[in-house]
Amino acid sequence: MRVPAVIYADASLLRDMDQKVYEQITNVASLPGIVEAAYAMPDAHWGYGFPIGGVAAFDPDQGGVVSAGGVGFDISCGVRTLHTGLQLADVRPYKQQLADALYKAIPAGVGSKGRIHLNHDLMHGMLTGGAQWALEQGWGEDSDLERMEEGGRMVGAVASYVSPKARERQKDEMGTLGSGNHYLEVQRVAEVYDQHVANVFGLRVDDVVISIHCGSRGLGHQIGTEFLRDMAIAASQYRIDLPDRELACAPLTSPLGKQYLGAMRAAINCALANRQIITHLTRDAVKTVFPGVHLGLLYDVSHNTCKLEQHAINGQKKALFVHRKGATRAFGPGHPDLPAVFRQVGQPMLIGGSMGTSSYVLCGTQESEKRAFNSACHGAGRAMSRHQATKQWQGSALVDDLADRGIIIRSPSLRGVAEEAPGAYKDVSVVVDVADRAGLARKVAQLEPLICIKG
DNA sequence: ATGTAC
Repeated sequence: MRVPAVIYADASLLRDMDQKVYEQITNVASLPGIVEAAYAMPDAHWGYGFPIGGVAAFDPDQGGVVSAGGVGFDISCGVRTLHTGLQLADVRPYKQQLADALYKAIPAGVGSKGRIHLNHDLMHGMLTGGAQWALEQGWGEDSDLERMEEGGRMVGAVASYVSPKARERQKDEMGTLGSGNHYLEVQRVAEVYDQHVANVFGLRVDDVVISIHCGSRGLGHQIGTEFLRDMAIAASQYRIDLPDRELACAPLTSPLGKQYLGAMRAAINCALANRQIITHLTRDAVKTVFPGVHLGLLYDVSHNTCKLEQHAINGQKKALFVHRKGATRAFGPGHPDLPAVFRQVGQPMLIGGSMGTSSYVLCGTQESEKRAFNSACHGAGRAMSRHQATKQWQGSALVDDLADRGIIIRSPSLRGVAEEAPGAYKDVSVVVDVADRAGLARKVAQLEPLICIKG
């Protein structure tokens, strides 16, 4: 190991944590050019190479690397939350109607396709323009952009590094949710922990919000697949001794490293555009039930990225490439990259729970910088495999149980629902409490699900 | 996460 490995957890999370997390975070700590420490967030679980819930920063001047497995297959998977201006009492009588409208409007499930088809020029615009491009196409409002990381457009995206196959897989998938843990949820604010910050974020108890969790679909997956292969082949050429083949990586200064960064940034734009188009579809769908309602964006976060950021190392600012795989950026108050509306209080962080359980809104703190390069958890984190979950739960029974609790589930796949059983996840409340107590982030509000459109 | 295998 070149640096220590640090796991943020309490006794209960540590006891249940997959032993693979210890092994994987230790392996990450041995990669070339890693700085300070390799970190595992409280929701960490076994992933490909890096644990999901892993954070690691690399210095390009010390032989630092970029790893496709350190970002994950679903590049720039993330969450955005929209205000509705509605209260629980407004929505309650129309829940079925709203669920129907949303399920009809937003394609969900494995291989889901949308009504948008990208030709070569549109694909290029999307890969380089992100949510800004989506706005230019008419899918959104100007005011949306400042409420996204990178202002809705990741600079440094290089469309020519995105393969024809990756483009082919994506051309009919814009504005679709996908499968797995992706969802669109109508939620109510159940509790506020920090009144001042909640006011700035526009959240009051019983306000209804809509959260969208999805990523870069087939495109990100294809880019991840191709570069993992190429990085594994190139590792010996770069004389990198890998403790695990899945940690395939390339020096940040190498041609392959730069190609991956260019393609990954294009995938970040794809995810931003995708969530933007789904936002537009959501606005239209909600209007069919609540004609006068306007959905304003609270914020959009990515939790699978590698970003170039300035961080203090031994009192000196350094430009580092921070991998966050299943980890949410947590910029604190005063950070220059935050829009004016959040600069006093810190970045909103949207933490999706498991199906049928709470989600949380957190915010970045000054302390976050000293803990894990301004990072915290991204969700509940799996506690068992998908296969194990399907053996233990039936999708139809879960849908019925949740309906009894007033939560409407709409999904094209009952097996998908079983894989996402709440019991297959850690307790998200424990995860965010640990994040709060460890100083990774601060709790702002708790959200409870009313309707879940599940991929 | 994923055209759940190429």
